[in-house]
Amino acid sequence: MVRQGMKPAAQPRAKATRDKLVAAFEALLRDKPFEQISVAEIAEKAGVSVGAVYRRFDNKDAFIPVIFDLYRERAEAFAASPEGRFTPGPDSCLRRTLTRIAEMTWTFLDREGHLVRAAHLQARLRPDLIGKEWDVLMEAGVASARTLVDLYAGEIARPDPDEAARVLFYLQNTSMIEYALYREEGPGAALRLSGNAFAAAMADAMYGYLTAR
Amino acid sequence: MVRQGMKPAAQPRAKATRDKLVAAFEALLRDKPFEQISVAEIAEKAGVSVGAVYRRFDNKDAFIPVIFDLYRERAEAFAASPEGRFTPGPDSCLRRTLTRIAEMTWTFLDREGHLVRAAHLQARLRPDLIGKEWDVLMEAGVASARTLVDLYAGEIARPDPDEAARVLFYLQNTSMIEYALYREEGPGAALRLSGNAFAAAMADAMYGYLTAR
Amino acid sequence: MVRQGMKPAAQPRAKATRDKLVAAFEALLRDKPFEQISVAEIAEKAGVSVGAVYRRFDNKDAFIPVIFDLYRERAEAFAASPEGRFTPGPDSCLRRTLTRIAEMTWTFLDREGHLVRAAHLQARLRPDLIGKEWDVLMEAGVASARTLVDLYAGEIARPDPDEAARVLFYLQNTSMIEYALYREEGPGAALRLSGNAFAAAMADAMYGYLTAR
Amino acid sequence: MVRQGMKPAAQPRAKATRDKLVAAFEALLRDKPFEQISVAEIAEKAGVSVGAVYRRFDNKDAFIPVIFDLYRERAEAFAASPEGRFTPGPDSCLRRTLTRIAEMTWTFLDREGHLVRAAHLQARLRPDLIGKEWDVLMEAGVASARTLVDLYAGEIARPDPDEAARVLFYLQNTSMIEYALYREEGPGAALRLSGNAFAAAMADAMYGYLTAR
DNA sequence: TATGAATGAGGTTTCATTCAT
DNA sequence: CATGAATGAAACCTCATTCAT
Repeated sequence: MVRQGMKPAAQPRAKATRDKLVAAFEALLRDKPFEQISVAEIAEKAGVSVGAVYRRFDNKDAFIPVIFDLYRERAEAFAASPEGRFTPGPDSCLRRTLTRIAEMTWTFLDREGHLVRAAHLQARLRPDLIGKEWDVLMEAGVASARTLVDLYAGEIARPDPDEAARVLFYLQNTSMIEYALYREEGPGAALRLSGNAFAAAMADAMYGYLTAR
Repeated sequence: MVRQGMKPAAQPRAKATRDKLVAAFEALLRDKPFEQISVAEIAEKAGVSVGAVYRRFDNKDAFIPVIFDLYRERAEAFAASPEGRFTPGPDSCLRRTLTRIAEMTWTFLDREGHLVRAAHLQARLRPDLIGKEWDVLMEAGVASARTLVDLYAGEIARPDPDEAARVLFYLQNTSMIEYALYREEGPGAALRLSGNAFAAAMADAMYGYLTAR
Repeated sequence: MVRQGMKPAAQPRAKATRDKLVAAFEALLRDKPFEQISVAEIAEKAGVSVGAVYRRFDNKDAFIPVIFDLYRERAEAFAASPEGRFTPGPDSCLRRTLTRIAEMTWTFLDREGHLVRAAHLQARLRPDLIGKEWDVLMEAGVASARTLVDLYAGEIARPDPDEAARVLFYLQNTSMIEYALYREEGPGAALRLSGNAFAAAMADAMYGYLTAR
Repeated sequence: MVRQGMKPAAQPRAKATRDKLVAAFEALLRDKPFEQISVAEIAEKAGVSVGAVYRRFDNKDAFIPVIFDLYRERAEAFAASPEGRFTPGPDSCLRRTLTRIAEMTWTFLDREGHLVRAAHLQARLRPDLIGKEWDVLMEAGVASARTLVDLYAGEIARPDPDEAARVLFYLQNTSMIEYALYREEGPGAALRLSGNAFAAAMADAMYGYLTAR
């Protein structure tokens, strides 16, 4: 499937160029936000000419969907990896599972934070260009939250399990993203918790939410 | 007191110009992020010349502290207003109070969201320029959270009340800011909760955190 | 006498302001060239308002004659001082006197170089504004050179004593100014002579010129 | 070799643009000093866009080395030309040779004075940007002065031939530059000598310096 | 009259995008 | 096709000068 603003890259060479550009773009995203990355910089890092960039992408904005594509790709890969697999043992309980999930989220953010950061930033700076990107991205997460909600349905007091799963996923993610990515630069500076301690607090809050009567 | 990058405005006319500039700047912030606002635009909206801007502010970046100043100012004004006053009645309980606070936060964000948004965005885009802005801003909030923690100490299970107050304030704020400001453009799009419903969910989560054993 | 671009300063207060401005201007000239000095800077250093500057001077260019006025004033004062007086003893000879003069020139440049530098620079950068400034300035110098030429007429081989005096004064001054003021920054960096050694070389050259047959 | 602030111009088109810019820059230098030339002006005169200027030069200051490059280039070309070749005949003597050299210098200054003027002015106005430019520029001149000193060693009384060569080159150059370039605008206005007459006076002075005992 | 705030033209620089080679 | 040079609009900032108070 060809995304908005990207051009078909049928030939192997075209594909190779595209891959180099995406890799260069992602590398730059680790250093600075999208607005501070110039097209010339991407080209240079990819080892191709500026013209070649415009042969693969309509314009600079066409790189924004790339952020979301990579985000999705990594999220899926993580979910499929041992680190990201969520397999409660026979003696597990809701609280322990929530803690485990919070820790997993933390691990993912540690690794792919640059994509998450860029995705959030673009959603704020260029909302017009985002469209339904988030919907797809959240689907899988919400689904797995729903699995959890169903699994521990006995312990959970929320009347609407779908809503519960959505809220669970949303609250946990936004808080942890904020803390994992912007601890130093944002209001999180007032907190001095380690990743694990924060994950534990998070799990408590989520447990409270799910079991509140 | 004169902030970094701002120049003293002793004379009434200078003060008037400064006020016009700040008002114009804030108005523009409602429409678009800082990076998309040009100095010429601020000047035009304020009805002064470009040169006049530079007589009051060292450079464009000197407007960033203004965001935090306004944020603080509005937060204080809100806290002092009837809407923002937090006065638990004799029969109040922790859960009810948490709900009330979540609703207040929502109201504030609805009104002054542009400042909160700008503050967060700048913290992400130009962390070097922010410094201790957040510390001051969070002080009051954390203090009032601490009041609450002390008030309901009997119901609360957290061992360290200071940490509890900080986490309470932080989690509540970041989640609600995210939802209030970026519901449409961010991952919040997957949720379809009203402000009140979200505030209620928030209160449950916070209650869970505070009372978790 | 009121110079071009300067305004009459009859009242004592006006005179005082003018003096403060001139002093501030000269002080700044020691640090940087005219083009890099702003009107606001002069005003500030003088402790008066920008408006006050424009009450005393038509515009920034009206400060240029001030350079020449000060130059003249200092040159006259120096010539009248013991250091600058040129009184050959009974057993003096042309060569010794030339050396003495070269050393005197060096001393003057060491002290009032900022004015000489500014005068030369302005003559190069804004020749239109200079007019007859140099004529007056050189008159005294040429006259004293003429005294010398007449005094040692026996040793001197030049047919036209007036021309000899002019060339003597001109060559000596331009070379020494260049060396005294711009040794480091200009082609003089290739030389490594002390002021005295340079003065001696200068005297030899001048002696050669005057006695050449 | 690519100089500080200049960018490589490998391709023919890039080279052509660079050449057009340099030519335009030099043409403008004939009219006015560096500080009064705007980048837009250079671009317009070269028939290219402003952006093209910045693709070839880091910033406006990167044009300063161009002045020195052209200076050197012209000096070398002149030295290699019949006009600039210095070949004393069998019956030549020191004095005649000095006169010949003074006249050559005059011819060069008449032709390339704009570069010499710009070089000197920049050395005065922006000494920080000049660095070792003069060293290279003077090397050749001093070397040829040294040839002369060695050639007429018998007539010359100076103990240190290297120093003699340096002083010779320096004095002659500074004085003649001053007179050739600023006769009208500087203290030279008091003299009314033709180029040849001035060159002759110069030769006498230099002869005096070299033969002084 | 003195102050210093305001003006606005002019300068430098950046960079997404186009296009000649 | 790929390259990278060229374009040009738009941004920031300065400062001599004017003018309201």
